[in-house]
Amino acid sequence: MSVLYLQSDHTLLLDSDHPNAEAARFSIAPFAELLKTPGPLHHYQLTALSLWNAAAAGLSAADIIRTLEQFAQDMVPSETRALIEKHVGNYGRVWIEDADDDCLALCSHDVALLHKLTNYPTIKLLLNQKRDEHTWLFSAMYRGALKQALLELEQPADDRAAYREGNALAVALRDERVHLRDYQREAIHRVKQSGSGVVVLPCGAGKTLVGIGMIAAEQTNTLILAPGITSARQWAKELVEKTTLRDGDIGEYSGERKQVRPVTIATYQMLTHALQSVTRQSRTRDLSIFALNDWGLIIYDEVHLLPAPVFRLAAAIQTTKRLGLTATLVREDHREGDVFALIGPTRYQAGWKVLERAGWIAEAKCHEVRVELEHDARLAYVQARRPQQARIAGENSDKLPVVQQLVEQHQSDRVLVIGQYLHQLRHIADALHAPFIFGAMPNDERNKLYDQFRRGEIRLLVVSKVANYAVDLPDANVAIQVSGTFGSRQEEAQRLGRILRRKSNGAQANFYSVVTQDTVEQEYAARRQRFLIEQGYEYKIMTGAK
DNA sequence: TAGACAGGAA
DNA sequence: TGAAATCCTGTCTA
Repeated sequence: MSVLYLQSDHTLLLDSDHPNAEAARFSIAPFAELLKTPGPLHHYQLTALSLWNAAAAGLSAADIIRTLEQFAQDMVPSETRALIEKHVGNYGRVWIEDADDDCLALCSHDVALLHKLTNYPTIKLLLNQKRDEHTWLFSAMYRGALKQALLELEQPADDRAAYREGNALAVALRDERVHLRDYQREAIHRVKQSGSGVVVLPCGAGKTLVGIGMIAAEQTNTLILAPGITSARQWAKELVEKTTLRDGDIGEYSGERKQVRPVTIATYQMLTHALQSVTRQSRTRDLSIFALNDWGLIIYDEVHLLPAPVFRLAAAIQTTKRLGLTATLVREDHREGDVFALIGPTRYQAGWKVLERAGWIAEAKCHEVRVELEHDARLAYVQARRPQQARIAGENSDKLPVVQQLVEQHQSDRVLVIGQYLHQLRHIADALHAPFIFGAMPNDERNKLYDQFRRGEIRLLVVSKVANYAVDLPDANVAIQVSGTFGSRQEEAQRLGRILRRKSNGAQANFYSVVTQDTVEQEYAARRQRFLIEQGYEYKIMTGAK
């Protein structure tokens, strides 16, 4: 019995019960994406993007085929072999390099291919003139747009053009306080080598430190783009703590403050807003955040949240070195290709389970608790349409006793109950006599509760979707999810991340996802779990006792 | 001048 | 899919 089966439709079936499952999963992760997990056989798919990332990381088609054959103990079907060779071969078949003045060159050894590509209207539009049969010149300002257009045609370019040096900045890590872990060092090294790219690390594994290390490695003025203001302040705090930079060197560019300093942290919102108000007078001020300083490095924090309009900005600033940080590169809006083209390929990715075994993040057990839908609700359920069905299943009141039981089981733990619907959460909070935190609650009130939780005076908090964004939410070691967004892998990963920070006593973390049996919710739950299963987490199925 | 709050956007 | 959370701007009050 082998651990991997190769289908002629390029699907890979991985037997998760096989003793070799973990090794196989680890080996195929760099080039295959988990599609679904209907049972013990996990379906993986080879996608163009996953293969390009592998190619950018230096894997050859032969490497990939060898890995597949090793685990499948069988030949790779010829169609699959062709697919792998095609996509891996496509990466870098055309590349971008420096030409003269403000021009860059699009190059290829493959004359016929270059001819074909340069005749596509979307490409032709961006090009300037033909220098020779291997080289076309184009204006540097189209560097990003050209890469996007090439990616659309499944011919991602290897961008070898040089980056600008920004203003120099003397900055060092405070060695007495900071010790970079091996994987952080390696991630920084790889991005520095290529000048741009994405680093994928689990929550709690120290992504911010990778960013800070990168600034110290580049010694240049840096613009950090953060998804929200809390996250922006978190960056500022850590920069002061961990580097030789002082308060006055760090600026915040948000709705509240418009500071531009050697290291500046701006919110995504600020940039999107600047883009939309092009007609307004404030335009010059806002848009020039990039011009106000000679940035040598741009860090995109939580690159999976990058709003669509910011991609347009990102396309325009391709000469600046850049680092994307995220825990899950998956976007449910299918813009992974833009991240690849405009921020860069994934340069470093650490498996969650690998870090867990090394002791860098807490050991976590995942459970899916299935609850029945009582008769009346079931009637309403079958009559409802899809969106309402999800809500009925999500708000199933029989989840309450299950939650109560779980909370009782974890008397000595710090527990977060996380959910989507405010009514349901308020009800649960009342029944458990626990404080309930949601969007409308003022910040100082939230902080008070967070502090009490941190100090151990409260051991149970019920939180709404604020938990998805709030960086200042304290760590817990048990999370109970009672409802969630339609199949969002990203959200599931984020929520598990809440309990992954390494515990001083090495305590185990528990994640419970409470779902209503035989409803769309169970289906959504399965989709949500894909990313984490890909990372090697197993969901133990339990049945909620009535 | 700072904070609170409403309204808009995506 | 719809619900909920975010941040930004502008206006009002003290």
